[in-house]
Amino acid sequence: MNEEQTTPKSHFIKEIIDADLAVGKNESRIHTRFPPEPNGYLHIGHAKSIVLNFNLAREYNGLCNLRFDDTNPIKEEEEYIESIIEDVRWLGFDWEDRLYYASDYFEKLYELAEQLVLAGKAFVCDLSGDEIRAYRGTLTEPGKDSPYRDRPVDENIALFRRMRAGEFPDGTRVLRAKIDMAHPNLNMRDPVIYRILHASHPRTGDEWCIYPMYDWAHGLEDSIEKITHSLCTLEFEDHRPLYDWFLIELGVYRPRQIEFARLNLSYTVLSKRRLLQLVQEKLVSGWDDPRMPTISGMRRRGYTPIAIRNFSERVGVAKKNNIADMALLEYYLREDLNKIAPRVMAVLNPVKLVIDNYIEDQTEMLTADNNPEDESAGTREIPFSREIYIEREDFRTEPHKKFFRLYPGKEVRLKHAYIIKCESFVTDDETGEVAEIHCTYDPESRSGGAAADRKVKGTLHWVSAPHAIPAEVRLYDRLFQVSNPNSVPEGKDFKYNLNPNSLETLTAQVEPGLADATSGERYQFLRRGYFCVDSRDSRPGRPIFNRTAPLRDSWARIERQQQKRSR
RNA sequence: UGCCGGGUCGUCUAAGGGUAAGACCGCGGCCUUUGGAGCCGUUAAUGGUGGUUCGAAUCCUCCCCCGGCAGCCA
Repeated sequence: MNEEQTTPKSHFIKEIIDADLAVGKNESRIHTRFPPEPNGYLHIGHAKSIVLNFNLAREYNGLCNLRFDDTNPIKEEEEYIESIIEDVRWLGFDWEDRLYYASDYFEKLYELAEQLVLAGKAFVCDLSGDEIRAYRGTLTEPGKDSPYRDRPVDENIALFRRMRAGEFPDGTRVLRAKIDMAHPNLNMRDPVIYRILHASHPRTGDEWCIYPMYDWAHGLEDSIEKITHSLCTLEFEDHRPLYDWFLIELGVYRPRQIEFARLNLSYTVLSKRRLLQLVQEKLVSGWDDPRMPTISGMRRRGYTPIAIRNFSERVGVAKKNNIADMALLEYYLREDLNKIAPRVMAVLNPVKLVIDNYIEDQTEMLTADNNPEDESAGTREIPFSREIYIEREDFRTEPHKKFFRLYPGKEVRLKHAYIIKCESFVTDDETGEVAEIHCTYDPESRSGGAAADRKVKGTLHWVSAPHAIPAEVRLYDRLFQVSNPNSVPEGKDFKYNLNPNSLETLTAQVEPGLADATSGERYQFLRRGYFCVDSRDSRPGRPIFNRTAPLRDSWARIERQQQKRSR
């Protein structure tokens, strides 16, 4: 794995681990786990947890398991399992032979449940779902005991076995722990630990018709795997007493649960429920839509594992609810891409430019460096000719001050080529738009040549018109137009904040070498941004590019400020 | 207001009784054959009270604000 850019910082979880180590807990082992439920695709929020768990294991010379918490067959699918495995691997982590499934432990979990029943600490309850809710009490009032709470042990065991045997329909009975219906923590009010679900499980098929609840399963999974530190998010804080209760009652190995704040990211949503909604309502093209904050979406967008890892480390680990700034993610993205992305020229909004004093039909091959940040990236040859395309926005008929690109009478450098001077331009009679720009060039000014160091203020990218190839370019922008999409006016939901301009498709003219760009390749389009060959729709000879991120644009900033001032 | 957990620059995270620090963002400058990158500089914070102390973000009091919890979801 590549070295991380940021110095690993300390945080409260490391302090807990250090303290545990200091007193010799767990024979000085450190063993963590990443325990996703396969009911959706992984997103950047999961990345934070993955990075945390795997890095902790690495830093402390320990282990980290990948474990699927597949205890609810109704929501879980094989497709999700596969995508999760792919994503964790892509992020750069290795669980070696420790890929586990909660469903592998179903038999063991069942035995332990019988043990709890036999100990008189669990009972079969015949109350309906509604009744259980009613008996539970409220946040401020205690609940009351189920009428089945004092069922004798042998009756409980018999009933529980019959539940497993499939004698009862869904929802008719549950197994519950016998704790305290007046407990101030609602999780301790005789929580359900098994429910009847005649559903086919992606891995165990129809072998089971009762399935363990999270609280029962999770701690036991951790215990079975001898996890030392079980990291989870803040909403499980209230579950810790129950986590501990089960393990203590059973007398089994007890890992330590530690809760930290989940990641939130500005300008997007990070909840599987909402992401699923975007997918199902076709507001995006799928889980891997490049606008999605899913790992697969970001991969397709052109993000790198290093960028995601560095970001995940940088946001830190604490217990405060937070919304991390998308700008920080993009900072690490650009930092990585700047180092590794080959530079190429692509004109997104082309306008034709004719160099009147250049020999007609001549093609000249020019040498261009592939990455000024990395000499080892080498050079390539690009064709130059009398007619080229430049960006429409790089030309103004009437520039305002500070515009140092092309306008009548003005000289600019064509990157890797010559200095040209604008002599005139032609407008389209119909639209009034500039149709063609006429220039002359200085033959002495070729890059690398004798008079090449002549100073001109602006440098433009370009492509030779006869050699350029057209390419579809997808300009992606943030999915939501407000920093916190969950804050909405009365009666609206988060979709109200969707950015209607999050995707703009156009046809660019790109340098010929890009014709055979292959899936997943990342480039910097000079002066425009970072782009990635789309892994789904791109075809050899007809490349499609996704904009990963625009370059930082100080010119855009100047323009914004001037507009503000003139208002 | 039953229980649990949180409040430090715009954002995220440090400082663990001794000068409130760093990163991102923003702003200004230098540099530049990418208005990119890089370099330099800079703005900006301890929720409020009262107390302990030579000294409080840190310890104590009271208050305020925010989040989570009443699935046979995880």
